[in-house]
Amino acid sequence: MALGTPTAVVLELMTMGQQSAAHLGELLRAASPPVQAEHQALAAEIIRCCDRVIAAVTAVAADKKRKAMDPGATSRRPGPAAAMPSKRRVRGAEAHREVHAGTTADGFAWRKYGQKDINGSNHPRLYYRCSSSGEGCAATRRVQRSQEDPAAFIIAYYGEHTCGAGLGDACQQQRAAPAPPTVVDTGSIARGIVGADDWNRNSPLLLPLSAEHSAHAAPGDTSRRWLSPSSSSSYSSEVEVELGASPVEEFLDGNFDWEWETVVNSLRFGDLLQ
DNA sequence: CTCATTTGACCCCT
DNA sequence: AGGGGTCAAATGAG
Repeated sequence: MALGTPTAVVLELMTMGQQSAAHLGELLRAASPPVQAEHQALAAEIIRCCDRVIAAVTAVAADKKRKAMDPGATSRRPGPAAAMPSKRRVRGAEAHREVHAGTTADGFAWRKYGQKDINGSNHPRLYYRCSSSGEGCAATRRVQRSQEDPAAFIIAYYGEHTCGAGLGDACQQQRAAPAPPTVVDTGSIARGIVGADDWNRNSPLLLPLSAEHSAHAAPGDTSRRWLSPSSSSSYSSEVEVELGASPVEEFLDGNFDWEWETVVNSLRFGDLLQ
């Protein structure tokens, strides 16, 4: 998402707010003498509020975009595609949710099933389905690097996670897994933006925390531990480090002196997205 | 050997 | 006809 637009600024700031609240929660948790649980709940409440704002802003932005691109089309043409019991999504079907983020990690386990070069886009579009799709989970997502802000990803979610209903399934296990460092990276925060293989490999388990970290990630390392895609030809050598200092980044760098990992550890992106 | 990823081909829609 | 979305065989890593 292009920085500078009011929506983008709001999203950035709200994300920062989340991070601040998360850090606060960490501090409260580690406080000695221990603070009341009520205080920690307050920090959690702040995070939830930020989350709701982000969700609302994102939804509004996505809706505006849709209407701009497809005026008058309030409902998708039911047509043959709807009648067809195919897995194929109705062309241009509306995303259940569209997220602009600096990371694709969302706490779920995804399996890549396709990649496509898109006209007018410098970056390929990646297609994922829930790794529990075999168990009937219909959730899929489409990931593409933002044109305006290559450090950011536009993630469109389709379908609901039906696998999350029961304990023991892959989705649930992924989300319940001990929280590894998870970055809620809005992209403009220069914490190291990695090639698609890296960010996907690190989803949902681990995200690189620094430019050095990501830069040192072996491009060819397609460990299958990662449930999301490994290196693709177009990305395997692509290790980008976001250098452009956004106002938000400057704000972060200039005003916050917290331990990044602390914040990161306290944030569970998957939970935030619920 | 198993399983996730890659990637070209195919299908369907506009 | 062209483009986007999905399939599935091939490939490669553990």
